[in-house]
Amino acid sequence: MEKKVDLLKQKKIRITPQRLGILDILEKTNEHLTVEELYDRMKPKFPAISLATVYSVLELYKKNGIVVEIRIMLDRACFEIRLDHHHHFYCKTCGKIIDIDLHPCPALKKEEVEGHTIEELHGYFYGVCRDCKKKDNIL
Amino acid sequence: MEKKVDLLKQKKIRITPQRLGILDILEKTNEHLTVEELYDRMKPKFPAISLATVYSVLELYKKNGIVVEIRIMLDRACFEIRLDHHHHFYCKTCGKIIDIDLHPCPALKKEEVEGHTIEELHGYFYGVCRDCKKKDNIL
DNA sequence: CTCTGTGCAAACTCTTTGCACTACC
DNA sequence: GGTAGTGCAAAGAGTTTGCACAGAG
Repeated sequence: MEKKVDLLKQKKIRITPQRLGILDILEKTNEHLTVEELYDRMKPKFPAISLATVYSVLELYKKNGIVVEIRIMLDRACFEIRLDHHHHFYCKTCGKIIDIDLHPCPALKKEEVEGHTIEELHGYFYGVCRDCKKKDNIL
Repeated sequence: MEKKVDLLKQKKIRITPQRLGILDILEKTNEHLTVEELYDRMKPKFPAISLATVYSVLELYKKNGIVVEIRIMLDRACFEIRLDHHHHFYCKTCGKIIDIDLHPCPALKKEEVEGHTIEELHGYFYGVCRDCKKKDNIL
């Protein structure tokens, strides 16, 4: 927990229990959580927390590069801790979001393309995941 | 115009003036139009058209692979005619959306990654475009 | 003690839906 | 003429905002 406090202090972010709680949930999962999911997971420890707080903390974390907003679902945002850069796959059958590493693609690591400066890149893949393909064959 | 009619017939899509009108606008621009923008551009020829119609036609075209929905702006969709596959750059300074070809990246053309079948891929780049960089230097 | 963060509710925006009327085929 | 598409208005969902109170430094 001390580590999280240090991270926030370093970014000059005021420490609050809610902020630590959200950071904690995001650090301990490898899922990509929607705002609503984060809200639900906060409720046990913070029964009075409001959605607005979750939105506000995520916005703050996004600005400070602590989390990444993923927009692979067309109708809502989800979030993950910013770790090494990777892309995302959305299975249209089960709705799962799966991390995709693309080491074989150096072009995606460039900081410039056709004269434009790239600060951020999201690769969103859509299709049917490994597991669902198996299930389809059985049925 | 005959060409558009044939395209729709081939896809077994019933022809209406509104559908031809939307197709026409999309074919004649190289911009990425939001639903609202399409709606506004339809109004001169179709003063009574409703947003719901624009949404419905775009949904139909999307399902039939005639248009591509671009979700590079976080708060709204925009659309383009489906031509050769490419990616998109969003300039956070001027808000322009710019097409990005990525020939040098064969990995992005694969139909399978880590066992998952890819049906669609969107590469969304965010940063500052060529033109805005120039302007920044002048000011 | 001051200033920022939180919780609550209302507002906002984009998108979807239901229904009667229209118009393709 | 029958079925599918359109226009309209209302509903829905996610997100943002304004404000009073609470709490961190």
